[in-house]
Amino acid sequence: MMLQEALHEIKRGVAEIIDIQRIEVLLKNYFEKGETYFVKAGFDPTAPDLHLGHTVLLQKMATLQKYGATVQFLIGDFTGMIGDPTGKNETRKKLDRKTVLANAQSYKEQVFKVLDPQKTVVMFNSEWIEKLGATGLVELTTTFSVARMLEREDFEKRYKSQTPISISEFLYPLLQGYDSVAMRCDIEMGGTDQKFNLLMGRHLQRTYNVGKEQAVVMMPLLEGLDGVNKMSKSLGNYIGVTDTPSDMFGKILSISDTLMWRYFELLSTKSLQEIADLKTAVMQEKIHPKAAKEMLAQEIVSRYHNANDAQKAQEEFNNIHKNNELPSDMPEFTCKGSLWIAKALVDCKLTISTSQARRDIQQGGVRIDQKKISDEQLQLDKGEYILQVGKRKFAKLKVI
RNA sequence: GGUGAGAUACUCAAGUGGCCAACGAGGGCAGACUGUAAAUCUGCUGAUUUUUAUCUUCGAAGGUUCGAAUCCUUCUCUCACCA
Repeated sequence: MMLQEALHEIKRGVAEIIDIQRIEVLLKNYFEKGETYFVKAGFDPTAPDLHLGHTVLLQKMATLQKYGATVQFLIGDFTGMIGDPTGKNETRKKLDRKTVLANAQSYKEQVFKVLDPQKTVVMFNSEWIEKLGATGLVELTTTFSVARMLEREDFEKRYKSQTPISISEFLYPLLQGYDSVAMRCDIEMGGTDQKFNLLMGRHLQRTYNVGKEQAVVMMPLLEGLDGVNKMSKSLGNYIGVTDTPSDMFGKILSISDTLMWRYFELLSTKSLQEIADLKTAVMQEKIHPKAAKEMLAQEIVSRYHNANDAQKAQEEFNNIHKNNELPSDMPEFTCKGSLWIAKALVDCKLTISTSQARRDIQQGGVRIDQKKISDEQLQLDKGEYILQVGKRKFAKLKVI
């Protein structure tokens, strides 16, 4: 009974599970004998700036922790050198120990907002990959053929479209798979784009006679704010878990109505039934879509900050966008002497260049103290000004 | 190793001696309409207070020319075919 419940909860929202029977066995052992099992999830060693896309995975891991799992939080400090070819990264420099440890620390701070620290171990793959040596590496490469490697979707695509593939990139899936051997994990988690890599873990656990083959749980990729591409830092379409409550709230409110349901499904802890009911209510126009979005935003902001902050963020948001008031908190700048408006906008980081500033002014996108301006030659005298570009960029400038 | 093709702005992609800061599309930014939604419409999209101007940019470095993204040389990288 408990087992069925657990399974049900685990299956929610996942894109695909490989070897569900194995998960059933693990759960059964946990319920009957209290045995734990290991769930691996790999992360890049670079700038630990987790966003909601990552938390889809983390939330699922947290669920597994609830049912006995020990999460092996793997920091790919070695594989990070190669860079997952799933993106188009080039070979990167290996980070020094100090940076890696600092990043790991920062990861923890973010990750433990979702994961249970008591049931999490942090690992680094340089530990065993460096021991592998050239011999071990060559051995590893003999377990897989180029033809099979090229089956991987993105390799195939690049091969066909004649974009370069470096041999080192072939190493990435192999080494990542080898991690599963070294870690002896029971389940590996990842996004659907990682399928090939995840299966590699199974393949290698088999060839290296680990005595077990990991089950694989794949989570769907969360779309970014644009609703098209997957959420990623480099595309700038992300909501970071360390974003301020106002930012987080604003970003969630800016997603499209269609995308909102996707976020509900993957990020909310509401039951699927509740979400379906909400959706119906919106479709029947009993609830305004914006109100539904606010509920979502409330839930998420509360999770990474707290309910109080979430409430304040919402009030603030409505003040700005509904009542046309100014944000209570905006970046402040000071400068000396009278100053050209375009320059001021650049100094306050509201635009990237004076040329851009001129364009913004010409198009009526710039306000000073809430009044639209049109004179791009304007000089600011001594005093305090509230500068605004577009709908959401504000700054306070003091000219002395 | 040989032969051929190619490298243009965030991406794709035109341009093969001056009209090129470089067509077009996507993306992005701003405006209108809204709910900071979607859809739609409009403008902008290298930099610089010389703004009907100046400077930097078409893989890199040289060269030819009054003038080069465009022609020549070398180099770097990529792809294809052959070995």
